[in-house]
Amino acid sequence: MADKYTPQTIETKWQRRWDDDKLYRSTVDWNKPKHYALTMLPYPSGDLHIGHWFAMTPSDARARYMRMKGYNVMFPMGFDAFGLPAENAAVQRNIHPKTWTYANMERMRKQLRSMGAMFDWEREAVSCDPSYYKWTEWFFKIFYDNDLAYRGEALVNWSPTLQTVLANEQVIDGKDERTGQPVVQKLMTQWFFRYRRYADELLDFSKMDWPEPVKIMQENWIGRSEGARIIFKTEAGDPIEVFTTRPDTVWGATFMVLAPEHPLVAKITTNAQRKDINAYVERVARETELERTAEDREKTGIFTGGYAINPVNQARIPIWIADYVLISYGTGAIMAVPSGDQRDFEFARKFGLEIVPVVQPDDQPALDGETMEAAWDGAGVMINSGPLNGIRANGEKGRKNPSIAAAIDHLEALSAGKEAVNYRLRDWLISRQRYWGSPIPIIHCADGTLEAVPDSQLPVVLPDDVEFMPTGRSPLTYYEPFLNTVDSEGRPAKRETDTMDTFMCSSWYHLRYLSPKYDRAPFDPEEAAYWLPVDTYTGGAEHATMHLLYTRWFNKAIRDLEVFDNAREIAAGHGRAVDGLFDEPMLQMRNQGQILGEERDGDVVVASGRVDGNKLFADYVEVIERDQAETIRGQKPDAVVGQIKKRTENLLQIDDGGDNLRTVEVVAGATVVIPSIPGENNVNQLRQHLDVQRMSKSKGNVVNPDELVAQYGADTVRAYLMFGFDWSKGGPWNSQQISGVVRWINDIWEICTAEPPQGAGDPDTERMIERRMHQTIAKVGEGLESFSFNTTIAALMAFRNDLKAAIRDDKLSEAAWRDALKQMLLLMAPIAPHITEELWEHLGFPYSIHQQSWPVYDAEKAKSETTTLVIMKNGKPVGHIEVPVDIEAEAAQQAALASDAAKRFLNGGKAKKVVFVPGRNGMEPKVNIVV
RNA sequence: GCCGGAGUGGCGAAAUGGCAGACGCGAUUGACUCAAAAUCAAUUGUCCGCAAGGGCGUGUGGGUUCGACUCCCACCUCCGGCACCA
Repeated sequence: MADKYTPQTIETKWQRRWDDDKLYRSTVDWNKPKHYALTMLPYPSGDLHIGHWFAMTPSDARARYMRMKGYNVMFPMGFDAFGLPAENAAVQRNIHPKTWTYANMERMRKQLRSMGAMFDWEREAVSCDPSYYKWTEWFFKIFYDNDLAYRGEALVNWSPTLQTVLANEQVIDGKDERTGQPVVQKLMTQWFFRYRRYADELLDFSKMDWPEPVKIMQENWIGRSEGARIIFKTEAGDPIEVFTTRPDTVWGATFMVLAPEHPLVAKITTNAQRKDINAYVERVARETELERTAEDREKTGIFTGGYAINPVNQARIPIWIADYVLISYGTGAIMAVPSGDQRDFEFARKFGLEIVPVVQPDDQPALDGETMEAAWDGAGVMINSGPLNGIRANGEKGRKNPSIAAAIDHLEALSAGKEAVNYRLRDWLISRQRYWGSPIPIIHCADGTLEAVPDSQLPVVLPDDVEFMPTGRSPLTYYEPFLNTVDSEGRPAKRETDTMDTFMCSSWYHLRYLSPKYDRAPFDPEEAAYWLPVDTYTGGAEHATMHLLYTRWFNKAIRDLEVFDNAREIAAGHGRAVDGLFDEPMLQMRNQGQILGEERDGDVVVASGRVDGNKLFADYVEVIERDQAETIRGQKPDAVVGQIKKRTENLLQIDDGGDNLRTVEVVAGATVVIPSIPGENNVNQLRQHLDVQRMSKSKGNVVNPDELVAQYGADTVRAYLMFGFDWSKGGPWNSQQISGVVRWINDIWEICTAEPPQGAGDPDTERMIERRMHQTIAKVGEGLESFSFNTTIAALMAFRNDLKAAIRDDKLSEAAWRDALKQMLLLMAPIAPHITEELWEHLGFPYSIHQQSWPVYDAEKAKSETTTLVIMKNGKPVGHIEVPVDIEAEAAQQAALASDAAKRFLNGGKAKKVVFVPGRNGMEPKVNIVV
């Protein structure tokens, strides 16, 4: 008997060997077809969790498979290292974001190595490294120089208490999560990219093999609509532009609604209405966009006192403001046609505004604005619409609808409007009022003009020696050495203190991987010419409309700025077809689901200390039994007692039984008592409540892959993640079900390390094993290609079962045994890279298994001679008979009708119909007898 | 609310419109053992039946089809996203 299976020693041994031999170093080789496999890079939150393994190891298995199929495969890894959590650590634990981030990356690199993935670490890219963000800044500059970057106004979450901008995540129920103080929406001048300029090209998915839902979501996100822009005028003559998809209904526009933030609101508002208007504007500033646009909500609004003139019929119509009109969509103003739009209808009914029907639906009594019960946006004939009367509204969009075409022509003749396309998509707001992000290389000169930092001075480096204020305000705004600079003339000037959205960094990381140390351009064109575009991209579907759309925009923008031109020329020189080669960054995209954990209650605690406003600064926190909460609450009225619903660093949100959660900040040096955890306790050991827990960086994670690897080995963890879930779906973690995979891996070890069989072998069994072998080759290959990892492993397990039985019964010769093991190890190599390498060596095959070719499927060998014919009665199986595989319809039908099963239910009677279904793709043939 | 997705045994799941539950977990029985674990052998959707056999079954209700987990319509529940978490 050979050695016991000890994954811990085997795995580190081979990882070191592969490293030493640079087995996964991917270099340009024009003699081989390339495959760029990419999986979304992690945020360095501190610890790799099982979700990272779930995302990365199946992708690795597939990349390894492609390699064995003969491709030159590049599979890089890096870190998306800028972002909010690092600043939270700085504010709450007084650790510099850089220190925190780099320490986390160091730990995560080790953990990533334990996966045994084929990452090429020489290609590692780290977005917070100056050598990386130099080029992020450079990209900003070329956008700026080419009118793709501009300054505009946008709403931010503003905490008047902290005088700081907050992330959406930091706002809970309209309040700042740290202080519990209200947050308002405030307009601020910020940087944008012209995202919308590419809206139409982004709607073209023809060059991409992406999941249908992702494409649909992107299409809806972009939200292209055809219609017209129409200019209304106030009585004072100020123009109010609106966009509408139904310009034909303009005769029914009986009032206008402006977004409360619309610049004309102050001017239009009459003195009598001013007080109400101001109060309403203030109220709306506290609402989120989601709340404002929820269609099930009771409409609210206020009359400004002002009137506009309808350009087609000169009607004097009141101007209102309402929260359901957003300043960020369209023009921030609408013409309200209550007879044709349900939201406008509800608004008009609620506030007693006039309703004029303009489209008369067919076969219905004449509409009356006084009595109609809902808006009509369907087909019909135009009425009450001057020159449009009698024209058909056919329900189509844009000019395909005669009434819309007529309306556009009429408006254009009047110079009151123009045909137009509108997008729901907004330009990309890239400004963040934060420290830990890529600086924006812009200088504000004393005279108010802007200058880009010269290329020679890039990157603008984030200063290290800054202090973080507890407000969370970016130190860049008050750190003088950074702030003060000079312009190109040497005059004193100020640096831009906004940094860039981290989506900017992650929009081009796949390019930095090409040549992370290259310093003459963002990437080496020689590498790009060979490797681009990404062939297979894997990641979560939660990125469907943001990251995945930003990265497409980025790619198209830099393509048009000639960033790929050198690479294109080199590629053409090597005979690659370069037409449209750089139009899309990722050709194939597949989503994996998320690994969830079981629902878990948070600790119930008693927290006491100093109360400040709604917030408790606790210097003492003790975990108590759930049933004690009520009693202790009575005894200690000043303390906060309840379950921890959320914890971010040292900030707790506690459910104390009241209507709102209580915020508790555990001060530095506080005493934390957790009876179930011996020794001294700290705030990080407090457990928060987790609803069918989603494992993400912002939450504590119960499943630690390191422990699993220590217990079972990386190969088993990899295989379990591939076997136990539908990869596209994910699901809750289950620690029990891993044992099936443990048994499988152990079986493989025992089969391969056993003494070879001595017998002569049984030809029938050997033929059966050969057949199953080839069926398995087909299934494993198909499974890996289609990301059906669970069926891949199921096929390998089934083969193991056959093989075990044949060995047990001593039906295999040594040659047949050896061939079966060889093929099986090759098929398993992408999934379990370490054990297969070890057993490959043990069986005397040459190093490395990962440099071997994929077994070749032979359809003839996979075929069997007979098959089961399924006999069905009205579509339900009632019996089986053995028939030759290639049986024809006639013979099958006769055999079926003659079978015992058919005789039983036919009773000598006649079948109404007999349907033959030939056996395809390994499925049995069927005969359906209809009676 | 809007957009997208998912609902199948006790559990994870499988199934180009063609035998629903492959492959596993768990459970039950047996073998080995003083015993347990491990391992091996067998059973395992559910109901009726001694059995042969039959009825019912893929969230709910309808429809298309010789045949529906799969396609269509309506609904329910859960998950992801909604532009400053990444």
